[in-house]
Amino acid sequence: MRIVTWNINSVRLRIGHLRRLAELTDADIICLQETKVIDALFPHETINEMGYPHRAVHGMKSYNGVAILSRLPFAEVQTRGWCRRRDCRHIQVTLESGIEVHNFYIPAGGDEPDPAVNDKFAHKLAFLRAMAGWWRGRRDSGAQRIVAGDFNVAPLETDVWSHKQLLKIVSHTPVEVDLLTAMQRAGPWIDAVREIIPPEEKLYSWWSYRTKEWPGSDRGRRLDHVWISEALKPKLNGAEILREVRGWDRPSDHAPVMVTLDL
DNA sequence: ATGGTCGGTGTCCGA
Repeated sequence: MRIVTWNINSVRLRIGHLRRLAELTDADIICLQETKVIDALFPHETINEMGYPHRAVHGMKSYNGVAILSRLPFAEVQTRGWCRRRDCRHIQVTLESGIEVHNFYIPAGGDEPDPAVNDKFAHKLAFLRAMAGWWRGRRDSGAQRIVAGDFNVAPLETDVWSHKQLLKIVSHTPVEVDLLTAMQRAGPWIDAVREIIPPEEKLYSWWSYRTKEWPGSDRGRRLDHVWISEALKPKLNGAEILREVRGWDRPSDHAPVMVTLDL
């Protein structure tokens, strides 16, 4: 089973890229973030024709929005609000095999890494704490689970182009990294991509639109993740970040992340 | 220290 996560930054604008990604990866499941469309206007028909008859969507006007596209049918679809808000940042499905797939768009957090003066950063920290509490309350060592999405945190020193220069930049500050790590332990979750690609290797999934010559300067960050439960670890067979997608015409600023499981 | 670029029932806001 191949699962792909991608912050598409408008599913309607980049529907052609999505088709190309589906053909390139032959993915069974695609988790999208920042779809930026209400459910009534989601391009269901086009995506159905791409070979994804099963779709769980949770969108809103202009901002956020998540979707899970699948070749495999769902036994259950759920979504929930976080931090007492109604924004569309989470959707989960249970496959008929019992595997749970969670798709998250964790708040970016704004520019100022101080929760006392920046509500967006405070929201991001609260969101990470809420997720940790939720996982802790749902611990089940036998459960087959995947959590994917745009987490907006680059946890390792090798997940950013310069650890030193990004220590005070939102996405790589110690407080966020510590909360993400605590949330990972709460699962507990295994970082599927770093099981395959050694943590010593630089690895990114996002490059700012503002950076000229992005592939040359390579000032990236690994913000997008696929984590798996302990029970799925023996099935893990591959992981990669599809950097080439960032180079397509009129791209998303994020590259897709793909994980392969032998199921 | 600054400004750079995207997308959206936009001319600001969030990223």
